[in-house]
Amino acid sequence: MGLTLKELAHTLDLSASTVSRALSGQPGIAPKTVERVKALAQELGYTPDSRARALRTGQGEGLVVISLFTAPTIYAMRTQALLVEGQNYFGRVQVVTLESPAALDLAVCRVLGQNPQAIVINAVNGDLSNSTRRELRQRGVPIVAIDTGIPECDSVRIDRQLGTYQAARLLLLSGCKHPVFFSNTPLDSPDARLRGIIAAFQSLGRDTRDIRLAACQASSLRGGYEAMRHLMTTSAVDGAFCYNDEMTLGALRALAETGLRVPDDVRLIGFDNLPFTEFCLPSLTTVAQPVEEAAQAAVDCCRARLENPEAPMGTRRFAARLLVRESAPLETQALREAVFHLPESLLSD
Amino acid sequence: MGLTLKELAHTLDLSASTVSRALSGQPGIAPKTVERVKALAQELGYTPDSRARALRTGQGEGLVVISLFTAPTIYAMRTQALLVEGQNYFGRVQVVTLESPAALDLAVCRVLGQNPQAIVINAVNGDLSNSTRRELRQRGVPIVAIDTGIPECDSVRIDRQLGTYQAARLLLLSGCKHPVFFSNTPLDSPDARLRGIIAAFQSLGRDTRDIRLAACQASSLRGGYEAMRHLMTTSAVDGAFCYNDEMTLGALRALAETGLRVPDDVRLIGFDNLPFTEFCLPSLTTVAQPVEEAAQAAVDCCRARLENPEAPMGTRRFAARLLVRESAPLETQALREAVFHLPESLLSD
DNA sequence: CTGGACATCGCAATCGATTGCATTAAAGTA
DNA sequence: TACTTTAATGCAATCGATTGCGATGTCCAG
Repeated sequence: MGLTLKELAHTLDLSASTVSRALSGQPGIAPKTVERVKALAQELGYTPDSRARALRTGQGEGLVVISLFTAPTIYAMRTQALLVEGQNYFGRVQVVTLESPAALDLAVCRVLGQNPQAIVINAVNGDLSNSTRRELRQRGVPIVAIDTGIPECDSVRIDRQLGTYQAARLLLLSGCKHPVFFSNTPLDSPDARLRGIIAAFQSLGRDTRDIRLAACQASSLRGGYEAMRHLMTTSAVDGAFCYNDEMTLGALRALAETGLRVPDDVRLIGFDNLPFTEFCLPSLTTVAQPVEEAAQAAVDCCRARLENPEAPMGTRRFAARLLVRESAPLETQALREAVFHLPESLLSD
Repeated sequence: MGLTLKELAHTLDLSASTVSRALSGQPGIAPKTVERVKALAQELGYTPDSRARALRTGQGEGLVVISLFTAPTIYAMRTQALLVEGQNYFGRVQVVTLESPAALDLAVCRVLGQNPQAIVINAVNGDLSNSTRRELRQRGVPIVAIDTGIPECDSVRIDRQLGTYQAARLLLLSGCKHPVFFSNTPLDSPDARLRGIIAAFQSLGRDTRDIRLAACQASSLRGGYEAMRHLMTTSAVDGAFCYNDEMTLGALRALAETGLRVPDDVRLIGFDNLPFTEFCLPSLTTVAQPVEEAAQAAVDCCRARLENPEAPMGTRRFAARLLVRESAPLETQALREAVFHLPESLLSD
């Protein structure tokens, strides 16, 4: 074990209380003593035991981020942003990675035993059991879900509908006859991307039954690659919108291997604005989500609830927005205006 | 605050000690009592306070990973791998991100107050002060440096020399007259990549003064892009080896914008084997480092030192190996054999 | 009926830091 | 000089869980 306060005090021929007060800068200690204490503490490299301090003061142990750490890189990017923000505000961040969303409730339960100051759940879908919820309330631990829906929790949501709407309009207005949506989520799920696509079709008077969906095995580079290869064996493709940038790059490669050119033959749009998309060949038109802002909001949400535990649950929303690059360009100003034209209905949601 | 042991005991009309023993399965408690205790604990959702427990038992608080979370994605990938491995063995992982290597000593010092079971330093170059070292010894906290050199510490090293040697040979044997090494590290630093390149030049009887270096502003996509653009204004390029894959993709784009083809006009090799490299156009020949293995080794290194604190400091090495893809292909079997020919001198280091 | 063996359980100290209150010493005032 | 005020420090309780040891009760054998 390390040096304890008592030992330090004994060496100085003082009591532990005096040393404690001297180190924490409390008034009522002789300046000379404070100096003497600080000097020896520095020299001996005394570091207070945070467990004991936390136990006594009742303060928690910082922020815990529970995250799904699988393929989509954007999850990791959000976790990283949460790490930075969380360190700023809570000083200390623990990351818990889950293999499967099913483990969420158990993980929260275990984490609660560590008396964290707050919990942020990143991209893990799932619900919490009643006993876990009760314990959260009892301990007054705020829990914020970022980019995922957990009932009865504060949440930070990234609104994908508008960005997707614009992306789909871009494809349609560029002349794509059969834009395809690549996804590995169940197609009957209330996916915001899908809603955006539907809205885009409707806004242009197109039959929504023309929306074509390509199911991917995984939301990864390979998943996109293989889905596109498979799709090309069955039908002609002139435009595609993918669930994320990894799949988009995979699809891009599949197209190139078949000799199809992007954007001349096929327009391609991704999602997430991962760093590599700007330097791909061609660079990827994609829908950017504000990662840092969302992380800041999540941490701020924790702070707000700690200050006012009784406030009603809230949701902070951030819009993902279309970033036009080479893989699906905007050739004319007229086209640009048409793509970014916003219907009232979408603005309210 | 949550439910405490004492409260639970009072509800059961028992003493805290009995409840504690019942829950931890110690002998000497009536089976009926154990059952009653466990039932109520379950129902009320009792979770022991890990701070108090850790304080009493003297056990630490899991693993702390200190990492530089800046541009190169490979850092984040290693952190992720450490997270998974650390959770497996220590149950609990805290991540501390540093803005600058200069903050390392202070960060370790702060972390020590949390009595962690072990510390892993990921990719942060720097040294520790004597007082910090003393405290590490006093507390018996193992500290392992992964992919970075900290004097007098266990370490896990990724040997880049062999992979780089092979990469440079591939460029030279493919007929590159002026291979360029893109890097943003000081050129006089004892960089393993540079040593590998020098060895490759020597192995083929080439004058090492022909080694050309391109200094990059940053080891990022844009850094590589701009360095390549700048290089092309001053001289002809027919082959390049970049410090990491991000820079390589940036350089690739710069080449393409100028109309140069890869690999026909320019051979390009990256480093890290980031996921996107496999699906780029062309896919990137790169040097892959074993991320998961290194993370496993780091955690195992902590375990070993906890078991045997007196063992001499050790270094576990993992070799990065060349992965040939399209951006610098191996056209013939003879070429393949020549590239992968290993000199004795390199095998020993 | 009594003593011992054994099964159960509670008391109290402990981990290390913090903090309200009491205590002592020093300084100031009449 | 005596008494009050103020500054500086120490004592002891506390946070919540754990654990050695002692206390109580039960049961069976002698």
